[in-house]
Amino acid sequence: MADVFNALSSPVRRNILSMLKEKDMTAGEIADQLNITKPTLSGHFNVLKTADLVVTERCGTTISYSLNTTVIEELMASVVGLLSKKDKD
Amino acid sequence: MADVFNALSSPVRRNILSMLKEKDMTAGEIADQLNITKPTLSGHFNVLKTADLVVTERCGTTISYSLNTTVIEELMASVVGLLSKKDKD
DNA sequence: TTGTTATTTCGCTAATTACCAAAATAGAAC
DNA sequence: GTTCTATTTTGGTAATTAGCGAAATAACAA
Repeated sequence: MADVFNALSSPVRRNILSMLKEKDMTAGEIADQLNITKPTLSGHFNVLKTADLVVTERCGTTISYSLNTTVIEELMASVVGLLSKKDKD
Repeated sequence: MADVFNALSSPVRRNILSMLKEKDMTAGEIADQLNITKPTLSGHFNVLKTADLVVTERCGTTISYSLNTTVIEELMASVVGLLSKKDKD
C-alpha cells in the first residue's frame, strides 16, 4: 500500500490515471497529451506498475495500459482504515 | 488533494496518523515512540499540516496534535473518483 | 526577569527523484 | 536476415527531500 500512496503523490501520475480511467491508452498517446518525453513517461509507468495500479497488454507494436481497479478498491479500504481505530494500515 | 497524497506517501507520516487515530498526542510523545529526532518530526508535521490532515491545539507548554477526519473523508471521495469516469480529480 | 520545558527554525550533508537526450531493445512486417 | 515503429534503459545533471545537531522561539512558573 505504501507504493500506491507513493504513486499517487505525483500530479503527473494522477493525471495519467485520470486519462486511463476514461479509456485504455498506449504510452505514446499519453506522452503526446501530457507534455513530457517518452523516457520520463516510462519512469512514471514503472512507478505505477510497481504499485500495481496499471496493467499492460501488448497489442502488436504498441502496449496498451489500463487501470487496475482492484488496487484502487484496496486503497479505498486503506483510507477507511485511517478513520477506524485499532487496526494496522 | 495533491498535498494529501504527498503527505500519505511517507511511511513515517502514515505511522504518525495511525498513532493519532488512536488518541491525540504531543510532538514529544510521538518522537519518543518513533525513532526520529524532534526536528525531523517537526518537518513531517509541517507536511501533515500543509495537507490539513492534522490540527494542533496548544495546551500550556505542549501542543496536542489530532487527526482532521474531514480531509480523510474528502480523500475517500477522491479515491472513489479514480474509479468513476468523466470528472476531474 | 530568569529558568525550564516543548517545539520549531537554521544550516548543512546525504539520499532520492525528475527529467532529458541518446542508445538499446522488442515486436511486426517484409 | 533488414527495417520500421514503440517503448525502455542508460547516463547524466538539476531539484527536491529526509535527516541531524545546534540555536532560536513560545509559554509558563517562580
